[in-house]
Amino acid sequence: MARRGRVELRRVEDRISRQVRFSKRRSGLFKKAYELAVLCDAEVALVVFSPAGKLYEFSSILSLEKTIDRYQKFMKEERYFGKHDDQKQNSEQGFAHSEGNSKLLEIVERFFGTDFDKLNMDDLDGLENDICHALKWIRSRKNKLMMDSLGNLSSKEKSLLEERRLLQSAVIMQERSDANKIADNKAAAEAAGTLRGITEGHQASGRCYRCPLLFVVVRCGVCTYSSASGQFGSDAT
Amino acid sequence: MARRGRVELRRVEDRISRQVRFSKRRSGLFKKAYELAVLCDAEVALVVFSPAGKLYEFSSILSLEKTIDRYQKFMKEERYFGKHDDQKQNSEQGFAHSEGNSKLLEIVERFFGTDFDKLNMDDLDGLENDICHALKWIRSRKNKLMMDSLGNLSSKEKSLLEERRLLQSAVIMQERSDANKIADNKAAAEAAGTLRGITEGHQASGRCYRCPLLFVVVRCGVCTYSSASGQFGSDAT
DNA sequence: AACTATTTATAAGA
DNA sequence: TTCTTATAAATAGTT
Repeated sequence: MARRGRVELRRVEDRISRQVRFSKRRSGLFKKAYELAVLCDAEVALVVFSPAGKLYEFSSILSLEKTIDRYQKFMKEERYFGKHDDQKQNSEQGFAHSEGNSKLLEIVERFFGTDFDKLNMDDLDGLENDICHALKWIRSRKNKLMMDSLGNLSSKEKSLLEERRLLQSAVIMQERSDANKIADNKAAAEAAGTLRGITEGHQASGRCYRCPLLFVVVRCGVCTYSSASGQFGSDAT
Repeated sequence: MARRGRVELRRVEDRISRQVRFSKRRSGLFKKAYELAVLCDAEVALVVFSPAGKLYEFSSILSLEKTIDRYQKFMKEERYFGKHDDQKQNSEQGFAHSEGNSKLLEIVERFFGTDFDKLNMDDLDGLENDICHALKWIRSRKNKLMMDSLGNLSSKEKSLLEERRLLQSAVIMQERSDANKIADNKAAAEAAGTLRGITEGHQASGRCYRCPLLFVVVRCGVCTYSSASGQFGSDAT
């Protein structure tokens, strides 16, 4: 007939339960917003989209748009004067972006609702898999964006010229490596067989611990090249 | 020492008391907003101006502006099509990520509050960086777990051996297999040093696109071995 | 900022 | 959805 413990701060998985909670907590939140506005004479604007995409809004003044305008004007000035209230951003937004640490780790940590230290092997395997997928996706997406940017260079402003130059050199390098890739493919097959031409900083070998095959890995210490996908990547094994 | 009655819903006249209340209730409101977003998977944007004109904001996604945009788009459509058409919203939001995509992409997408397709180069660069960090972290964590369970296994093995000795059973076989293990290790080390015996399924080569060095990668299609770390990993570049 | 007597919010069940 | 109720959470007034 009542709750049995403190509420865990993570996404409610059951759809019905989530809907009910949303309904209850939404009304609670709106009530609190109203009270803050009345008691403390504050200007409050609150916009909530339900997971189903339904809009709920609250404004302590006649028009929510007015508060939005005020907000945007405020932000523009803040940018102009270079003001930054870090305390506000970090502690109240709840999504602290500590420079040194990875945002992603925080996000996923919140998703799992626990410290990374407590994840088990299965969690980690799944995560590694997801992350590899994401990395592939991001890199192909970056590549497409680079190409698109090249296509639009003629219409870009002076301030983008430097960026254009960088993109062009990046693309040239990419094309060169693509050409090399094709040219090297045959040689590669041979090299794989004979392992000739290994330069300093490119070596390693061992025995596969999952299958009975011998194998050899030689890498440059900076990059990894996968023959299966034909793509380069940063060396992050 | 405590409140003596229910709170009257009207402006607090005392300036100091009002400031204190504002501070307390504001943090309470922001906490509730955050909880609603996390628990119920809602998109929440909250803007508060204190009576002194100071801005406080909360957004469940990266940019509050994104939620404002969504709000304004919603209002524009509402003016055209009438109020609160749930079906319209569903198709608009369209959780486009079907089975093929990873959980991670959905998480980060929710965090950014937009489709990946709309992320710009900076977003993608940051994300790639984060993801590389995360990958490194996950792999070192996996390695530690493996080492730990190895340690566990070996201590279990020890106690089993002790039991066997007490039972006066096949100690000799165990010792022989231990001896074999050691012998295999030496053989493997030799093979690694000479790079002999590459079998089918272990090949690839190319040129580093970031540095002028030649490099060769040979892998078994199942595993990756890094000479730098001396560690095995799954083959997922 | 910390404390605590109370009020208020709300999770789960009906 | 709405009501009930046990319990968690927020907070007004105080130190």
